Amino acid sequence: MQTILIVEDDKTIAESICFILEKDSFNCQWFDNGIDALEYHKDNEVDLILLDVGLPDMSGFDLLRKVREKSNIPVIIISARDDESDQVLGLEGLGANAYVTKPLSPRLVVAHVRAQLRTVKSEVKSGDSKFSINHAMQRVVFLNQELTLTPAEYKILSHLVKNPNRVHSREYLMSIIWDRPHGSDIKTINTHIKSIRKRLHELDENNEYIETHRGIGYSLIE
Amino acid sequence: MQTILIVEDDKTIAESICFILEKDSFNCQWFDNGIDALEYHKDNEVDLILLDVGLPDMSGFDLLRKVREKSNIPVIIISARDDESDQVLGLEGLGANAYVTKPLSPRLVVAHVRAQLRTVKSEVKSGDSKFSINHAMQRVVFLNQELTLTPAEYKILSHLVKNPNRVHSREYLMSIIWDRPHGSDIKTINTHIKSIRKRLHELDENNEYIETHRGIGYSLIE
DNA sequence: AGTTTTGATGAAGACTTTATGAAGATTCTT
DNA sequence: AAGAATCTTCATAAAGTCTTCATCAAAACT
Repeated sequence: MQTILIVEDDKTIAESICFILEKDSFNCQWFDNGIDALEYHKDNEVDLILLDVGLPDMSGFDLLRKVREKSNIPVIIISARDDESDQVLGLEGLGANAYVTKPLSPRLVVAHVRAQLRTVKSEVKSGDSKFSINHAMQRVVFLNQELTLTPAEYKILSHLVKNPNRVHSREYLMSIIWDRPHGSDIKTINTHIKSIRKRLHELDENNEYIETHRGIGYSLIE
Repeated sequence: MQTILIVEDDKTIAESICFILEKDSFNCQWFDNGIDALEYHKDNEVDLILLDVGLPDMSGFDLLRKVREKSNIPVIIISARDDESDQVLGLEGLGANAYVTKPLSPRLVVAHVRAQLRTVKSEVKSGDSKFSINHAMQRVVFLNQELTLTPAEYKILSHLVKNPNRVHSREYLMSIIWDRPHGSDIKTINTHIKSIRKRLHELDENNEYIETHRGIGYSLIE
């Protein structure tokens, strides 16, 4: 059964959405704040997040940013505001998958949920990779062994593992390490890559999984 | 390069969306009616459809239904009506992937397009040409093999591939290599072309894809 | 045909980008 | 506050790339 995490401070809305979702045989986890939701997401398997961006404790965008640090699951933003720049930020900047504005009916929300899950299901699964991610432990598993990584290394490598076979610019990889703009030297990334490569070499002498793309950045080859 | 099919009878809207999409290096095909769009989709590789449901000849929903008979590509519905039951029908009943309502800015549309395509694998093969561009890896694919190119070579060859069968002056090709004016010898381009040809010859001994146009520049023959 | 112009080629050197190791700065823990 | 771990910066080495140059080949022109 698929689990939907719903983050919504309006109890009435949350309950009616959950009601419909559960009738549709989804498992529905409701949280009225971002902190608890984030906690739950860390330790449990979640298939989709329904996220109200008008939360009291923590802006929904911040939550989304935190979630995106380690996961690519579909996120649907629910917003009371029809503000376009918010939509662009959510979709483009933070990687939400859809954006719906209130007022909305539970039925419509469920339609969006199913639409999103449909695309994810049709996505090609990369099964034979030598890498996998141990989400709960914040570790990357390489050749069935858990790599011990520093936080920055984990953020970079897990992102590369989740998006293999494509080049990621140094700028982008930097943005993954920090939540907010940080005036550091872009070459810092070289050093992180160096130490990641070193750790991989400890487990597999002759590997060259991380490829350098001169003038651009790095990619992970499967 | 990914192709976006846009079905929209308002020329102004269509043009501004295409403009932004093409700047984002998407290939954009615009049709002002469903019949032609369907025809194009039948015979060509399309990566995403932007569909206005207020078309004159044929309801957008009908078009979507026809497309869904044989394809699962992402479809984003654009609608003037904020009618919820339409949304549910589009998303749930017919399998659209997202639903945006007018008024909308091109920028927002592009954000939705990218959000949808993010989940889909980026590599696209163009049917009849021996070349295609792997944008994610900054590589040109030639006869199903990825060419390893230097940055300058990639810039030149990918431009030639995107605009085949036309002559590109040396001056123009130079301007592609550098962001800003650069006082280099125009003959430098000859050397780059030479090394590109050499790489192509490694994969296909008797090819002459890049043609010299004396006194002007070069072109790529399909 | 001979001359001139333009492009091809291979190789050398200048230049740019990345790798590396180590030191200093910062953050986190205890 | 001390110690450990981590992150960033720096200097230098190494690798890769770009441009130029000299020479040869091909095409155009007289």
